[in-house]
Amino acid sequence: MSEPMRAPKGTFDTLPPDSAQFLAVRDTLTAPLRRAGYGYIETPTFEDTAVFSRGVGESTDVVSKEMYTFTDRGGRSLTLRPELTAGLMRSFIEHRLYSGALPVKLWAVGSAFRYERPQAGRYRHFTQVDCEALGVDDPALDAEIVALGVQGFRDLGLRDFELLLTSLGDATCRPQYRELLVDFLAKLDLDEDTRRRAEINPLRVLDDKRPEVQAQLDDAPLMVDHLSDSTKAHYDAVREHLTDLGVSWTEAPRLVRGLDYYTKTTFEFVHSGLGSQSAIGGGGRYDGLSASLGGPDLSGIGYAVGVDRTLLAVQAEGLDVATSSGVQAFVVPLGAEAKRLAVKLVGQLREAGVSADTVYGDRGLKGAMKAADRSGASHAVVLGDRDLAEGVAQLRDLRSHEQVAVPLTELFDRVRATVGA
RNA sequence: GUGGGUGUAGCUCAGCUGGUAGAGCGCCAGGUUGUGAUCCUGGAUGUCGCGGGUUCAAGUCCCGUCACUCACCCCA
Repeated sequence: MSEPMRAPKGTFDTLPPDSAQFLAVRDTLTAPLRRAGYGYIETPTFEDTAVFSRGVGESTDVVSKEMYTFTDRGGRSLTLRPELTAGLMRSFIEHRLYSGALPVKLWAVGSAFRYERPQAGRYRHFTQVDCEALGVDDPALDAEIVALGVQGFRDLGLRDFELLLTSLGDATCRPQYRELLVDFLAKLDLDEDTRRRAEINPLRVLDDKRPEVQAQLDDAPLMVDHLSDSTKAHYDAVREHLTDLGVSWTEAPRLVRGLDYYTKTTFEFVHSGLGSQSAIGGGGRYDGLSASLGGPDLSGIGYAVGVDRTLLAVQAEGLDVATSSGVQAFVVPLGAEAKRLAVKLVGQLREAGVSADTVYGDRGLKGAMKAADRSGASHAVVLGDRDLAEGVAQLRDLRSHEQVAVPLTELFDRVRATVGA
């Protein structure tokens, strides 16, 4: 045997029984969106590289060093999506969805890829639930989006998460603030990397976790103190609506997101049980994204939630979110004739909507009963030669250990009635 | 990209100062040629991550390498 193949670095397989939890988390996170009238959209896993370099922003770490970019056989530069929003916006523009009623409300779920050094909660392949409301700049919509995100976490039963909220301003006030911040940072004692970051995206420096950097930032100017009248009014309105919606939050004036397109309302969901990668979701408003992708000058707001990280949060809180797995009935045949009948019975049960299974391969009665036990079935149907000779089968309750003989002619109906109820 | 930790059975791990590879769980089979959560008995699976070095002898010591993992960075 040669070297066994392994999943690529930074990726992982989700196997039963954990995969049932993954599905439950994914579906619970999307349920509020479906209930709120958002429409499902599916876009390609890869896009022209420009969708991300122009959308997410050339200066971001995501674009400058974390993308899976390749040239296809036709010489096109393509990139595996590092997030979902830019692709949805491209689709929104391409199909002129903006020419209809606004806002256009969309949700999506799927894989995203970033070439990063793996660590707890950070993988090169991950799954995001994405929710976007495009084409209308209304604080009530910001609040709706945030509340939908919160709802998904609440529905899962999560408690140890927090909503961090701030406003990043817009084109009318951020440039002036940026000047202030650049001047402030210039006076600090910073290493070369940080200094470079201060030039490319000064706001990012505020988010640095290193104590020696944070210690110098106490007096740093904050965006929320320099909002224009209109963006301040916008932010105030968002907070009013959130209060009305019963959503609580923590003001996070130094919150910065790694994607260039965010403006005004910006937020992040963090969970305390995850270690270093604590963000389970994040998002905000983006004024310039549509225009930067060649669309009309329209605003949008949305968020992305990490399904894998949320699953880790669910596990960290010890929540049991998976719906019951396994089958309802398990058929145990003894002998060739019984085997044939078992396969037929399982097929009939499944067709009738009863989940059922049987054993495959040569196994003794003991092994088959063990398999029945593990299948999660409440009842086993034992088909033996002796029974068949008498025209009956044994219907066994695996919980109470009670067993009754059932005529073969009534078997299907009896099994269906017994486990179906 | 930078730094720390760890690599022994399917899983969790033990293996003292070098001396012919272990336990528990799980899996399979038998005890019971017709009955699953218990019990008893037996069995299978390891190039001790990989390569090199030191030594009479290396899972154990040294070097390299790869993988995994955690943190910085970044973010879902």
